[in-house]
Amino acid sequence: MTDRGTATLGDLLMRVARTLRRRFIAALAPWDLSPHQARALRVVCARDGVRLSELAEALRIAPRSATEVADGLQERGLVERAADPDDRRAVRLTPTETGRRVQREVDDARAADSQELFARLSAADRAELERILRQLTD
Amino acid sequence: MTDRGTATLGDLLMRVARTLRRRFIAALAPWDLSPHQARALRVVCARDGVRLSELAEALRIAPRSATEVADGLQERGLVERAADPDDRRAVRLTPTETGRRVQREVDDARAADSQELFARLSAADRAELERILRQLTD
DNA sequence: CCACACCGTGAGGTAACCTCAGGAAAGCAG
DNA sequence: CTGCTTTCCTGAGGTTACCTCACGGTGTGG
Repeated sequence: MTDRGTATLGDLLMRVARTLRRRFIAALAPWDLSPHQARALRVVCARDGVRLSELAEALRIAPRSATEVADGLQERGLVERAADPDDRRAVRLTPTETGRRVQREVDDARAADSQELFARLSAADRAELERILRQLTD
Repeated sequence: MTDRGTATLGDLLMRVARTLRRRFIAALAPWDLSPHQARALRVVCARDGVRLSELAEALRIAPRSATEVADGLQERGLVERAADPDDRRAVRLTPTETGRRVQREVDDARAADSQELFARLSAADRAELERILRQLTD
């Protein structure tokens, strides 16, 4: 029998991630945003004036898909498209006032929810978890 | 400013999960299986003769969706549908010979891949991670 | 100045979910 | 036994979040 130890570790992690994702979706419901839109909004707020291609890269999706995410956010009045004067091929995204506010609210709601889930861990375990997970991200 | 500590913890976890998922998909490519199909196959092999409704519950998807997963596995000749003699409404799933073999191979490939990712952690950290994650699953 | 690469997007496709409706079977009350 | 209700699976049809391919507008190196 092969060692299943690490496979189980992966399973465990995926399982927790799944829970997290579900909770995230629920927490996001009041704003009618998908997790991906929330992530995108966050990127746009963080890097004001991102190109669509940069957004795609940040979200690790195909450029074409970034167009759709941007469409969604624009429809909801959270971001605006603007032509880049220096490169007229490019489209730059900036958050609207509403966009910034929503981003803040979502961030808070998310933090609260996340806190609720991770609350069952001791402070020491939380720190430990963070330290370990950080080793797994490049 | 609100406490973003736990939100970041969630982010971190999701990020690692994403990496894991990508690697999983890549590792599964030789068998032309999606992660979900692999999971389903595993369930069918573990609990021989599961009902579709039980499979749905195990995968945490709607019963209707279990039908589709079963379709996919059956098309590939990995599982078989059989009528339950005791309850003729029910459909029971059993793995074929190929199904069992593929399940074993996939499991091995997955363990190898998972091991590769988690190899950068010390044995102590792996144990620690498992202990902590286990607290987060009910 | 021109071939070539890059930018965003229309068109069209896929996978994995969902809800709703319905037939067949089981369980139960009277 | 006769209905009523529930459970099991699945057909039909929708949504979401991705994808590739092709294209027209734009910058750039030789």
